Amino acid sequence: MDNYQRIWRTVQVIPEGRVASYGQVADLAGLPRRARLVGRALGAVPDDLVVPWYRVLRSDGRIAFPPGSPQAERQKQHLQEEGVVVLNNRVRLKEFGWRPDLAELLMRLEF
DNA sequence: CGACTGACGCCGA
DNA sequence: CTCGGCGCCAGTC
Repeated sequence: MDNYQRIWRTVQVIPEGRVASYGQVADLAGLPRRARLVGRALGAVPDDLVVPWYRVLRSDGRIAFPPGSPQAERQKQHLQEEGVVVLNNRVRLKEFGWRPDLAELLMRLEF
């Protein structure tokens, strides 16, 4: 299977109302040290595929796009729509960070 | 083929 | 907390 597909499918496992970092997604997708690839993959999601790209943030909880940019605003809106609090272009990972359960990963990450 | 470019991450100042 | 610098890696030119 293609790396992008592994990434997209991994992001689809992130629960509503929770967020994960690019590096975390890369690791879960079996692609350590490929955080940048995750960003690239999320920017190339096919129109017919539903992927909650907005649930992926930088490792410090900040939105990867420049504050105030159309993209950042769009991401913030999506997050807030599902209850994730965004302040100053950032989310508190201690509060909304996703800590995946091993059993759930094994069940839902069939590559 | 080498240079450049990021939806990244980590560390030190 | 913010920068700057550097390592990383796939894609592009």
